[in-house]
Amino acid sequence: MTSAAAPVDTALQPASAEAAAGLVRVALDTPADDYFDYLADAAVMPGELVVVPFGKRHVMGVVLDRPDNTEVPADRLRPVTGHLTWMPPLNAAWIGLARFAARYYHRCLGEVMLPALPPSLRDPQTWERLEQRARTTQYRVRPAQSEALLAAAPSRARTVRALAEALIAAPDGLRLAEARELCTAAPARLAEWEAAGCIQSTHADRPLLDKAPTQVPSVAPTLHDEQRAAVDAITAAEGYAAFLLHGVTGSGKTEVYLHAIAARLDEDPAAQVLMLVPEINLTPQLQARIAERFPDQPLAVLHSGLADQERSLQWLAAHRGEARIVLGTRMAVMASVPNLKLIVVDEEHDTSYKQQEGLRYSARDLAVWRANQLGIPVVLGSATPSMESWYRAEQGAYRKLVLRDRAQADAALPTVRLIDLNHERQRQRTLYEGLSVPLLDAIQQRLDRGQQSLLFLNRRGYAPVLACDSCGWLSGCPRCSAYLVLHRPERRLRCHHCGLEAPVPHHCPDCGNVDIAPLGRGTQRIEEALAARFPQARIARIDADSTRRKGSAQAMLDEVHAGEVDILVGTQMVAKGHDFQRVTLVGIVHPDAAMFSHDFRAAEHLFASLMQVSGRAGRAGLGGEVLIQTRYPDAPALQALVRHDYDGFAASQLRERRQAGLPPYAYQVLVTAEHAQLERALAFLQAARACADASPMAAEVQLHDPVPMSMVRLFNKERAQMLVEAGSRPLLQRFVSEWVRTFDDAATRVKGVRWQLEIDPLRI
DNA sequence: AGCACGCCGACT
DNA sequence: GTCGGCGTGCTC
Repeated sequence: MTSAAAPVDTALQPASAEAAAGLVRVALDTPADDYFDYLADAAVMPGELVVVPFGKRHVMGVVLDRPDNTEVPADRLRPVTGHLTWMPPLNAAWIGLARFAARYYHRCLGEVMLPALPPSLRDPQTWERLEQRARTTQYRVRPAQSEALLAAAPSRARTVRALAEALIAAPDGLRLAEARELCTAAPARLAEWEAAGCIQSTHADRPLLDKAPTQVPSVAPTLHDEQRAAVDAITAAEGYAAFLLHGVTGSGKTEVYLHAIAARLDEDPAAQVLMLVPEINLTPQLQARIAERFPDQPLAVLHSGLADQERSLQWLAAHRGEARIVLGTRMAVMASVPNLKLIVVDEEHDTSYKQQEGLRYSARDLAVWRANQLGIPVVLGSATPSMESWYRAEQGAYRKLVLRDRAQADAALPTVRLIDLNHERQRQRTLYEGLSVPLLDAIQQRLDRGQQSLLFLNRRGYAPVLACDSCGWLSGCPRCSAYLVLHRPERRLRCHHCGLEAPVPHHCPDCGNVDIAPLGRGTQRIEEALAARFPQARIARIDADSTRRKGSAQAMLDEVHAGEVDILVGTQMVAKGHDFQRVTLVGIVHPDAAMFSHDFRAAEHLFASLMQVSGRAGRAGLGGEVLIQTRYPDAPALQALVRHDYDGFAASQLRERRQAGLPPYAYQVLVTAEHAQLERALAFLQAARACADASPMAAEVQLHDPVPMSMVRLFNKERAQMLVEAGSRPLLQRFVSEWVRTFDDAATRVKGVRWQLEIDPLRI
């Protein structure tokens, strides 16, 4: 959003107030209201982008409607000052999607719509630059108008004259960029001459997507029976249908997606499909695979890693219908895809589908709503579906498609074994830097065989905390209720929550003792330990620290694939999507932290992440083994993992959830409040709660007590939360809609508190 | 959310 | 005597 002076340029057609045939209703990015009414001429249509005066500023908005009348007094109506004319309007379905999201997440319409647009469209100052990339405009002299044109271009204005002469000399016309080179005032002059009838302009959309280099498609892998059945079911769907594709890693879910996509694209020459993936890192390889499979189908990619202009062009390609396949991260769920005929959500259980700031939407849930709205199929795929989706499938709301076998005939599921650390201790076998004898032996075995090992530890840095032996000091973050993590190679302490950095102290800041030591282990320390233990091994560490430089992640992965690495140590980053053919051992160093979490989804998330990383083992026919070190070998998630029993685990989780009245059997809204003082945040929530108690619906929802958040202090703010639950989603929605309106009262009584609503919170 | 207006403390 | 703190109120 810019606050520039009324931008009027060639890209903007000035809307004249006199021609004010009527009113437009415009959504703006403000929490003040859903829409604001303005005056505009008849050319301004619903779904178009406009610039309007708003208070002292000029802001961009989306036209929702052309109302016949308004409540706003005539003397307060102001005219639209700019209008983007060259882009097709956003269609009613897209506006409907935004309306739904706004209502469901309790935000104003413009707060949903405008952030969903790509950066260069959101800022009118970049409209012209974008137009130049997106279209060609040719200006040419109208027949028998050369004299009139020269008369309009006095010879004393040299550049203007040169422009006129160039127009006359170029029978095929002049592009805007060429015109600008001759005369900086070209846009204004050209508009003037066109209005006078001397010249005419023609516009054409420029293709936005590079044609993928035609590659020889690799042999079309034949589908096994279960894959075939899944593809057939999706292809046969008419109208809305939601599928839950449940298949272990390596069972060939991607092949199912690609075949279903191919079928959709074949049956309708204008059809578009949308495929969502959880993370940016996963797009390049999938992009390559799609480009190879569909060499003739334009593919647009949407994620936050793209530069502004590029992202806008990719978005436009989807919006214009040029892109037939749209691949992206969660933000892509809000893309305008007018001929959308199929949506795929890969790894639907992944928590990155939930936006954690701003509008806290779930891309997966919006994808399902969007499919329903458009009457098209949606495929949710996962090896470990979320309890929400699994439950819906059990209920029959989603249709379950199962892939039991691994696609590669010789790739069996890996053997999963638990290493009971209690038992190891009883046998008086001490750990070597957190690594047990059986795990070290297994690694040695792989080294002997020339195979690869992957060690998974979801904790980056060297050690999670630095401690003083004599006084008990711990390296706490001054701004957060968290410890500063030791990063030894960089010789820094870092807070993983607020980003604070500090040098490593030489002695205890409290008592001066020089014996301060790292406590616990992160990936850096494991890497170091392995290097000491296996000096001949080639070791690589892949985590957010080692891959900070652009492209370094891919470079390291390439080394692994090329067999130049013997032992790979990594965090969650290595768990997803990578098909490491030579990895035959996966070691899970320390899954136990998750066992103490108070989050009711902790077990579900642990199971999913261990299942995912386990799936990295034995993808080729070499056999695979997963070793999990634990002090809690009886934990249900670990036991289920040993048996490869997602179904049983899910059933037991759902039983517990039902008994406890938790999602998916209940619906939740979390209110969070922050203030420098915890009491203030809690007081706000108490006040909000008092408002709620007055509501006639209060009896049907359950309001929990306001409590400090589990990480109470973040970035010098104290945080508190209050959970609201109900057995029915519509009921909870209605209650919250009414309730939030009273929040302003509560907010004014407890001033300085910032609060937020989180619908369907993932972590509590 | 921005951005104004408006009324009380420490500085040229 | 002003610069500037952020409380309050409005944006079609």
